[in-house]
Amino acid sequence: MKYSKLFGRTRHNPPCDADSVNAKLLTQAGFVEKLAAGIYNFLPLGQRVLTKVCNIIREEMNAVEGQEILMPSLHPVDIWETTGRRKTMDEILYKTRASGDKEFVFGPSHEEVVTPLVAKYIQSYKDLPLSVYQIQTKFRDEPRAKSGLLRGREFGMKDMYSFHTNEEDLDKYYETVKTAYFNVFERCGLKAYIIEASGGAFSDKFSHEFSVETPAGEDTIILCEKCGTAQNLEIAEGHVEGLEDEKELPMEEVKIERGFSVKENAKAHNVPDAKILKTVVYEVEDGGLIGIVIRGDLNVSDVKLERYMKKRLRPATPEALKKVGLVQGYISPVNISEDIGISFVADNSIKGVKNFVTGANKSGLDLKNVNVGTDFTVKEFADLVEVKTGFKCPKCHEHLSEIKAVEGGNIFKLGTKFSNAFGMNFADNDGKLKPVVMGCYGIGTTRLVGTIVEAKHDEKGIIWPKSVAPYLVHLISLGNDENVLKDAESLYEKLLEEGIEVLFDDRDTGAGVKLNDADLIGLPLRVVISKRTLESKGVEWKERTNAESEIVSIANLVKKIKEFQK
RNA sequence: CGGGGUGUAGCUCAGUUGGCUAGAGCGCUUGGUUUGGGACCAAGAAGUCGUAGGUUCAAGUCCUGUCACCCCGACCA
Repeated sequence: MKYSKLFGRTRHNPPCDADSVNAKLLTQAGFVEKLAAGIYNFLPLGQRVLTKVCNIIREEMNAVEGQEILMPSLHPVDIWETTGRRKTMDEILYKTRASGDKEFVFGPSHEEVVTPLVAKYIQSYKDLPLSVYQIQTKFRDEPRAKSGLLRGREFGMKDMYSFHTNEEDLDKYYETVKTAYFNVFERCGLKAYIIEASGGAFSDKFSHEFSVETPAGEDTIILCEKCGTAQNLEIAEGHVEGLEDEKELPMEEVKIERGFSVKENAKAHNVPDAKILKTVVYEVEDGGLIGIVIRGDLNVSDVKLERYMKKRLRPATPEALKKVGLVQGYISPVNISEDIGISFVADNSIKGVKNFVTGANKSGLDLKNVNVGTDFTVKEFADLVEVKTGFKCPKCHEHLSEIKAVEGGNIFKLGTKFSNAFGMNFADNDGKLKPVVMGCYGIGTTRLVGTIVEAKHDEKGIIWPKSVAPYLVHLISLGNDENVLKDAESLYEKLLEEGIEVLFDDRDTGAGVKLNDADLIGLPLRVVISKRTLESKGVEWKERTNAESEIVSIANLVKKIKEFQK
């Protein structure tokens, strides 16, 4: 492709409304152009990358017996009523009314379409297992589209659905797909970690997320570098070291003027944060209060707590606290009667500390040498702590660290939820009718393009992995010397004949512009031909990932490129 | 959905207490000089000042509605 003919060009400034690195670089380099928040045009360069990403996914899905199909985007609303998701997903559903006042939904996902579709063709256990997938556009009215291609309202997605006679067969297939997913991310040049999905209080526990490490990621992953265990921060488990053991002392009251925060409290009593007994109070959705007792230097994980309670919670308002006679800043589980409508649960971390300092439920009055079991009791101990760097891996006891990541894909064991909703049954070999067991597997294709840019760039521009680069070679002619122009042209023709993907910057413009554009666009290999290189009968060879360049003779160039391509 | 911010040329942005024919840089067109890290000279094209209404002798500028975009929060199968 000649750059002078390419639709979409680089620009000097990134757009003013681009926040994320991927939006900035992809727009500035001429890969995409925003139409509206979370809605993007893909220009030729961007489309070539997307196509390559999709083809990698296709190869990997085909390799696990997935069969590609294409389902519609426009869904009659009744199938969404059937599963109840017309209501539960209402906020993100784009809806439209057709003639005759018929309502349609723009598909945010395709369980509602694929289940009745497949049900028409499945009668017997002999028809199973089956796996179908599509690469198609999804629509979700995100409350807040942002981060360029990472969170769109219209976006590309590969969604695969598998159908099985029983759970065991699903489990087996699920593991196969995991491997295929790791292959996809690796081939796109990304490091992915599989983690148990965090979800909320009611999440399906049979699902996993593939998190891709990038500094700009929205998610925090707790990682054990030794054994490779990756966990979502919200539900991560880890061991925290207890404090040095000491003898339990008798509890004492201390009159004190202090601030409300743990830090101020610890300072006032001249003890480390960890010796403060912190009590966080939540309101439970169906009424009542629950107090979580935890070490002062640690935080409660809201998601872990909701999972433990199996109820939705929100932090208690000051009014709710006042109503039951609790004094904000001085709350503790000591000497509190459950009759006021509060119960206490303790995080395991408090077992490792003796002689806590805590409030006395009166303003200006604290207690010291408070010990669990002696001075107060809790209903139960639980793991409710938000894990952070310094905790130890639950598997191998190495120190855990945090990394930032973007969710690149996720996989679910759906079980028979959708089969039951649509009556998708099969006759098993015992002659009995049974519901089909389903799994589903998604990868955001357009998001993956954005993620690659987030993970692979420097201050000058994008650094495309060879596997997804729009072209392999960026050929540049410098100067307007006749011989240079002639040789550049014939070199371009030669590379095309050899089947090498090449972008030829044939513009009559300054060297700085061309070289900077090459860095911005980020093709894996830059080949410069100029008067200077011709003097040594060659071209300059520079890989985007390398700072150094070398002169390669024109005679050897094709051979060397073909080796580079591998 | 709550709080905050911004809409002026293709892009990035100026535009004073309301005042004449609305500006700059980049980009674009034409001619010339340049040609290894975003060159230079000359000439030129390009804007319904987001949109609707209002105040005023006069509105890019003030007021109200509305739309879009961005940020923080809520939310995120």
